[in-house]
Amino acid sequence: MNDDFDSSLPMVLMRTLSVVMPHFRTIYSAHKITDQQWRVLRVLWQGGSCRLSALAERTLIAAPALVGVVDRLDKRGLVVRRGVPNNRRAVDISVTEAGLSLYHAVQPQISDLYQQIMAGMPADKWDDLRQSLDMICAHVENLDEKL
Amino acid sequence: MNDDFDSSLPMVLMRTLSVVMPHFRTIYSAHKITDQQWRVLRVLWQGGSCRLSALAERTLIAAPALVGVVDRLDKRGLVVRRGVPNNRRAVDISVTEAGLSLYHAVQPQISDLYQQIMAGMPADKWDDLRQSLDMICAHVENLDEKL
DNA sequence: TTGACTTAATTCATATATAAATTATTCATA
DNA sequence: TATGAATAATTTATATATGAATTAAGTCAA
Repeated sequence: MNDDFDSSLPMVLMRTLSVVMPHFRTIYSAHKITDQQWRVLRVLWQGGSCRLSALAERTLIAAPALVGVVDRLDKRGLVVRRGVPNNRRAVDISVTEAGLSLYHAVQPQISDLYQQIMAGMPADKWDDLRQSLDMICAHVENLDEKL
Repeated sequence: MNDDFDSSLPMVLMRTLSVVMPHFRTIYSAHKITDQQWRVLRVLWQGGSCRLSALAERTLIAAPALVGVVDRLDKRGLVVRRGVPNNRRAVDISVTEAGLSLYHAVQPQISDLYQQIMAGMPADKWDDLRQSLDMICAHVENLDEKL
C-alpha cells in the first residue's frame, strides 16, 4: 500500500468498501439476503413503490442486473411487480408486508453497525469527504456533457 | 439524492465509482480487457511476479474470482503461471512480453484520463479524503480484532 | 396515419463476486 | 514421526455486473 496505484481514487474507494461491506454482509446473510436485495428493500421502504428504471438509479444497480434481483425478491414474496395504468411498458415495484417486516427486522442491526463504523471518523471530516466526492462526480459528469 | 441512505458511506463510495469507472472502462474495452484484468496487469507490471494470494490482496480481487481472471489472461498469453520451488502449493504469476506491451499501450491513456478526473478536486482535499478513508479502514479493521 | 426515433423492461452472453467446500501441501507438536 | 491444524489454490453454486441486442410501447413530425 505505498504506490500510485494503491492510492489512486478507484483503489482507495474500493478498498474502503472491501473493508466495510463484509460487516454489513454478515447481517444481511443472517437474514438470507444480499447487499443488492437490501438496497432494493431499503429504497422501497420509504417510497412505497417505484419504477424499475428509478429503482435502478436509486440503488445504483444497472437495470439488466436489477431485473434478476427483483425476480428473486419477487419469488420470495418480498416485493411485487405491477403494471402501470396508461403506460404498458413501465413496471411498478413495491414491497409486500413480508418485505417490510424483513426490512424492520434488519434495519436496527444495520443502523447500529453503521454508527460503530462512522464513529471512526469525526463528523466534519465526513462532511468534507462527501463534499469532495460529490465534487468529483459533478466534475466527471460535466466532462461527459462536453462530448 | 437527499436522504440518509443516498448519503451513507457505502452509497457515496459506490456512486462515485459508478460515475468514474465507466470512463476508464471505455479505454479498457478498446483493448479488449476488463477492469479486473487491468488491475492484474497493473500490479504485475511493477512487481515482476507475484503469488496469487498476494495478487488478490493488491488487486482487491478475492482469490476465487482471481483464479478466473488469471485464467483468461493466461489463455490470451498476457500472463503466465509458474510453480514455486520449495513450495508446491504456491503459484507465481507474471506478465509476459505481450502483457507488458499491452500494459504500455493502455497506461498513457489511463494516466491522461486520471489527470482529467482528479483535476476536479484540489490536491489538499484529495489528501484529506484519503486520510479520512484510511482512518475508517483502520477503525473498522480494529473492530475486527476485538472479536 | 405512418414511419423514424426514443423509452422501459428484459434477455443474452460473458466476466466477476461471494461463501462454502475441495485438494494438496506444509506446519506444528505430542 | 504420525497427525491434526493451518495454508494456497482451486472448484462449485448462486448472485451480480456489464454491454449488446430484443421486445414492446410511446412520441413525433412529414
